[in-house]
Amino acid sequence: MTTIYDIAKKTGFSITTVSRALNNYTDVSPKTKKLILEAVEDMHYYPNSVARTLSTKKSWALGIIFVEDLGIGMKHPFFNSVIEGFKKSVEQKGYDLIFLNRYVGGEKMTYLDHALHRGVDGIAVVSSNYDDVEVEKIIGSSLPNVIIDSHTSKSNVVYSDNMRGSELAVDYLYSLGHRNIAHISGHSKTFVGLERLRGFKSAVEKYQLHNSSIAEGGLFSVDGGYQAMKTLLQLENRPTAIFAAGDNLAIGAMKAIKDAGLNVPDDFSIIGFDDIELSGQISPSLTTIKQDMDKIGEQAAELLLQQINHKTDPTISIVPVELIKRETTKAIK
Amino acid sequence: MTTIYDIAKKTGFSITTVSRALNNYTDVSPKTKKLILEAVEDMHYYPNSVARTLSTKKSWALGIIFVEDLGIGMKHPFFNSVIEGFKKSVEQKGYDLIFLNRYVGGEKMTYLDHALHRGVDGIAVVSSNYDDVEVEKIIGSSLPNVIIDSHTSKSNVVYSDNMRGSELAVDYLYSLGHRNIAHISGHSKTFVGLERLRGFKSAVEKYQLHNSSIAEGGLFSVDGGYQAMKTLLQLENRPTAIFAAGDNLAIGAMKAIKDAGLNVPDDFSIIGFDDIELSGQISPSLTTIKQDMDKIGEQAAELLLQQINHKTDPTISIVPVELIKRETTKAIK
DNA sequence: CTGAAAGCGCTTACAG
DNA sequence: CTGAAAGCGCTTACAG
Repeated sequence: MTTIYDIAKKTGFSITTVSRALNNYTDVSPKTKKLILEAVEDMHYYPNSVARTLSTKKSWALGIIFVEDLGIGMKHPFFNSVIEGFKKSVEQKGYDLIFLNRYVGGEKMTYLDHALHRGVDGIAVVSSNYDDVEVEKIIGSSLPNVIIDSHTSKSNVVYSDNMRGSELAVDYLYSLGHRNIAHISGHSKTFVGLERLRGFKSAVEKYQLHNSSIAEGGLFSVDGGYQAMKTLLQLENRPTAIFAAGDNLAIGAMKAIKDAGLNVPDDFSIIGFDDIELSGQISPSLTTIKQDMDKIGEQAAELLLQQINHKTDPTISIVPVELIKRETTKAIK
Repeated sequence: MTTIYDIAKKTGFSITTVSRALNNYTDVSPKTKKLILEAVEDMHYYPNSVARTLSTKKSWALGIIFVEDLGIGMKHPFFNSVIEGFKKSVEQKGYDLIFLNRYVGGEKMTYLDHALHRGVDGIAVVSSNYDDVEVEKIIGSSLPNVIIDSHTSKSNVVYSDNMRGSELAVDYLYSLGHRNIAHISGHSKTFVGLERLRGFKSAVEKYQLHNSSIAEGGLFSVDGGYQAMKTLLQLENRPTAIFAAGDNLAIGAMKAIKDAGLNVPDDFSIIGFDDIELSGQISPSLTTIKQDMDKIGEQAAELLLQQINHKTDPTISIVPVELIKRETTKAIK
């Protein structure tokens, strides 16, 4: 590895001057700078970021944490898309992304301790879990952070307009003539599950739909939706439409309906929540509330970098959602 | 931030002794060690990994690189699952994962330069691209590395048994009575696309299926499969079965068949390659060649860590595939 | 069993 | 415009 000393030796300047030239200080003569930059090029030198970090206290690395105690897992397309958006945004500003976990060298530490140990400049937390001790610690720390898909007034948060999403779904079903609308809810320990449920209840209230029932769908899995739908199918007063808190739940419900020998959208209209890639590709394609994952990632990046650079106050960013009409919804006579 | 000096001051020992106690050196008296560890606990001290890295030349960080010039993108479920498996394996050994890109602080550098700059201990490259200058540089470097989904004899490589997968697919279709089998191939610039095509050709040769045709499916997208299938549908001598080089391609093909008013599996049997989550959930569910993504990730981790620790010779790890029989395949009379 | 000192590769006051 | 020196927070010969 070539170091700053090699460049100094080759050019005859001190490492101080080399460092200055490299960091675009103005008080280096153009001639000197040119010489140094040429040597840097020749010797294929890149400053060691570890040494730089040690002396500047700035790592140009951001930590990303998945709190997945509930076991939803990072394989869910939502998370990946959000991360992708986040990554793109921060890379542009020169930051690298580092996955933080709870184990370092075989020893268990908290996510926060790990972040501190690694010296990241900030943390993005993806936490579906409503109240988590680990996340509380991060929020309460002085390390800049942003929380995605959960809520707190003490830090930066980014999530979809879940309430509005539920409202859009019920509005649409109502406009199609449905009066008995059921909800397959997300896990009650998740922030988004609760919010979507709350939105559903408020919409149902608005239209005075006293028949509406709710089935617990659990952790946003296909199987959870399947089971919930089986419960709904046994109801005496069956719904004609189902709004599920996630696309996976909706897909599971569709399967249950099919297995019962019934049809979507003839017997049941269905709306999901997410708009994962799959939803447009299945048959019938799924009407759903689209979350703008890229935007969520970008927003998270923006809030986090803002805090890192200007120490702004905690900011809440609620990202708009959109109703995507497809084939699983149908007007009833 | 509390440092090793704080612990030294509090306990009255030198930083040398504190460091020794922390790193489990044997030549520290049990009593001293206990005192120091207590202080560490009390003061909530965690060693600064940046400083440690600077003095030991070991970062306990691994770089991960996506070469996605072709634009397949990291959102493809295959990559995410592989990364997940890789991540789990290396975390257990105390390594963190850091995403490497080509931009650092706004300036463009190669992936290798970035890795060197960051001081990672090794690199995992996910590269569908067959020959890539950047990847060549990494392979040719002295930094330990492993290449996933591409081939070279000069470094560690891990990929599925693509040839065997194609063979399994054709064998099965043949056993169902199909004699006119088409292949929707992956992009000819991708290693896996070429391998699966090669496997297909060899199987077709084995059974002397002179009718078999091939349609280019491009970059493993649903739309690519759709377009390829449209071509196949126009053939005078239509195939009765299609083996697609990816599940997305197969799903696209299914859509094209449906749009043409035809049916799977009645009019066409279809087999994909991947076994992405979606494949089991669509209707009809997709018969496919399952890749063991977790295993690929684990193998990559193992080879990389081996090279880091013992400087082993370049190793090729070919991960077995498996035929998953589902609803898109059917015997013909 | 313990400590003083040098060194890892940078940056940044301070001095000239 | 340039350089000598100190410092970032650790680890590791070397000495005792």
